Amino acid sequence: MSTTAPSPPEGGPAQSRPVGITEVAKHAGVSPGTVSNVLNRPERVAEATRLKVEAAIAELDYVRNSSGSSLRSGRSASVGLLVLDVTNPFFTEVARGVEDEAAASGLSVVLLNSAESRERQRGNARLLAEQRAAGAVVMPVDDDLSDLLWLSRQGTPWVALDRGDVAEAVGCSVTVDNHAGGLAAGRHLVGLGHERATFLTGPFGIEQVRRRHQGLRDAFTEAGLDPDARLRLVERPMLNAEQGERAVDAVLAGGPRQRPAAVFCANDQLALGLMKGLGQRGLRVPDDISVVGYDNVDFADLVHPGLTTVAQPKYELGRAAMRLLASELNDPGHRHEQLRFTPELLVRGSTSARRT
Amino acid sequence: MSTTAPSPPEGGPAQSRPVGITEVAKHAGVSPGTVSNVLNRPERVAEATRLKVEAAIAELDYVRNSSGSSLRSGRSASVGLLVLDVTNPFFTEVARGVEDEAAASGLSVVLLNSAESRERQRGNARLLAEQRAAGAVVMPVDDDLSDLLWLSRQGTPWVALDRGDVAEAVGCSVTVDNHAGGLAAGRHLVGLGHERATFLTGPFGIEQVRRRHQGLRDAFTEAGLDPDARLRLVERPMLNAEQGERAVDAVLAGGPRQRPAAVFCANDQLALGLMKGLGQRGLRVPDDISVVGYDNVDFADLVHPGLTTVAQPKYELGRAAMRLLASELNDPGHRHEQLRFTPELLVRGSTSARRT
DNA sequence: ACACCGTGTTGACACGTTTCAATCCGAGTG
DNA sequence: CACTCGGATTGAAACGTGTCAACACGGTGT
Repeated sequence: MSTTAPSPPEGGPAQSRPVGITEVAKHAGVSPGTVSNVLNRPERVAEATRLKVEAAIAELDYVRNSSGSSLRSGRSASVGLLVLDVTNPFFTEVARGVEDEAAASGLSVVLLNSAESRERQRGNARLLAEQRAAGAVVMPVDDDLSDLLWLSRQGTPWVALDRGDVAEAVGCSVTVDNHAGGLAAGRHLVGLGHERATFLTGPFGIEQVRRRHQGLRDAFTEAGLDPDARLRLVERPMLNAEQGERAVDAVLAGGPRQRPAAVFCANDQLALGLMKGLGQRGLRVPDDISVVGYDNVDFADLVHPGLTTVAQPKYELGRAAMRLLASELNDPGHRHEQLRFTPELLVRGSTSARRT
Repeated sequence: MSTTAPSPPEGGPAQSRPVGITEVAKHAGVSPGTVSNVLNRPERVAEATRLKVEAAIAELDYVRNSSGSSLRSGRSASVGLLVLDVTNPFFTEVARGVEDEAAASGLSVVLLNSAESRERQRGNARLLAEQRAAGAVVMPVDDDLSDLLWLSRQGTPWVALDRGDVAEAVGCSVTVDNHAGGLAAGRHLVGLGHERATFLTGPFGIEQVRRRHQGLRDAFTEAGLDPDARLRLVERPMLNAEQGERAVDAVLAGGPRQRPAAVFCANDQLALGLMKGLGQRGLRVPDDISVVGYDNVDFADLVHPGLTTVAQPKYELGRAAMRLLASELNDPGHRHEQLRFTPELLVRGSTSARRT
């Protein structure tokens, strides 16, 4: 890394002072109020004057000052997107959905990262309140919603993403049916003849993974297999690839005879890490062990074999959340709504029938 | 996907009207100006009064209104982050760096997605101007900087990320030496005994990939190998995995005898897609073909074999850019600076010596 | 006693916009 | 022609903050 420091003379002359609505009004021979109307309710102003004003705007190169307008109106035109972890590819797809839908409503998106920390979540809530944000799409960091409820009281409504269970009583929410996902994965494995399996998970405190686990259990029960006897649980402190790789010992514990024939992972990253670890041990997927993931991240079908996984409609999740928020902001007769998507099992190469 | 619509009565009573600085002042028995000083320049106010004011703030649950302050001061406390594609994992790491550093300077980050479209870039620039953003970190969509220069003239400075070449004369920039990356990859391949190779790339209009290509060529030249005779170029319309997979025919064109022994991809996604395609053709990496990627996305070491790739310090890139911006905003004696990072080759399993 | 100093504090004003009651105007009606 | 009506426009009053010249005050040196 190196540095050079030639600083050419400033390019353009710094514009003396940005022109405001009043100046435009003067230039067009109308009152400031009319200019405001042209900007916000063009239908209420006569065509002729509208054209005059628009000409003046173009000529003076006027650009609206949103601070002024939010100050006066009490609300800004931006919404917060509070994510758990910017890095996670799951969230980036969601962000794209939120972004697109917000743009369609003329709102801009402020990205805030909780980094899985309640402290940061609190700080970000405060920030949104200070900005008088119109609303927010939030993935709550845990079950303690006090900071977010405070945000609501400050007049900034939010819709919960992926945590509908905990936020149902509060406002809108968008969730994916985690139990159904686990159930689908479990039925798939049972259908392939696997009679015992391991659930590889991150922190069990996370509600989503508990539901996926329950789904898996129910699939076994429904097939007449006792989940307590047939299922094993391996818990790791985080839901990432490194932890998946490190989990390989725990998964294989008990020697070859005890080795599970199938592993359902709470997360694609865990699954991919695990597959890497298995490969290093000389075990083959799916011949020796079947692996199922969750999320369908972009890379899930780039590994060999492709990862069988439970796909979530990430982009649609983001869109739906933002749409709900927009409705809450614009529609006076809005009623809170709980939207629930159903995930879909994608069968690829990482699962196969039990060897006979 | 299903919907339920039970809307419980509103949780908390909507606070009548947010309390302002004047109300705090009244409550503390001081003037509004003093409250403002407590908030912004605490050192200029006597300890006793400061405590009084802070008590009033706490008691009234006052939360600052940033619209008011930006209006008055002419600048807001948020910076834009204009990325090419929110989905790309490269950018998300950068975003994390920008976020962290911005938080340290008390700035909040507005995420805007150009989606590789000049139109959207223009719209986003306009948005930033309207918000009187303090500054921005920008990955320009192409060589036409007119919209961004307009933004500068509006008083919003920006630092260029990954496009220093084109923005050098304009302001600060942070880049990675793409030529050095291509050179390192090329030397690695030559060192393994490969005497011919293919460069698999996205749109050649992108400056970064041209430099990587040139680096590769120079590595061959430097080894006494004529690049024109030894290198082949396969160009695809986008830099993603799907295109990599589809490129496999073009890469293998000419039959087994013409098949390249090594492929250098402009991008990890291309590389991973290509590896998938090669696998489907029954070709083995690295035994039949060596593959090198670029970026070192998180998944690069989860495939089998691990992808040899040129790593960029993504997080640091973001931090550096934001740090430069912060300096430009705070330091009156700021001089524009061009920061250049050097990438690093990570050798994993996808490359091996030429079969003898 | 007086001028002088520095530290704290004050008040009023300006920032750019939206809103809303009031006003204006021209066309239609009796 | 007088009158009404409705659409188009106006003008002034906020919104909450930062700034800055002015001021109060207790202490110091002459």
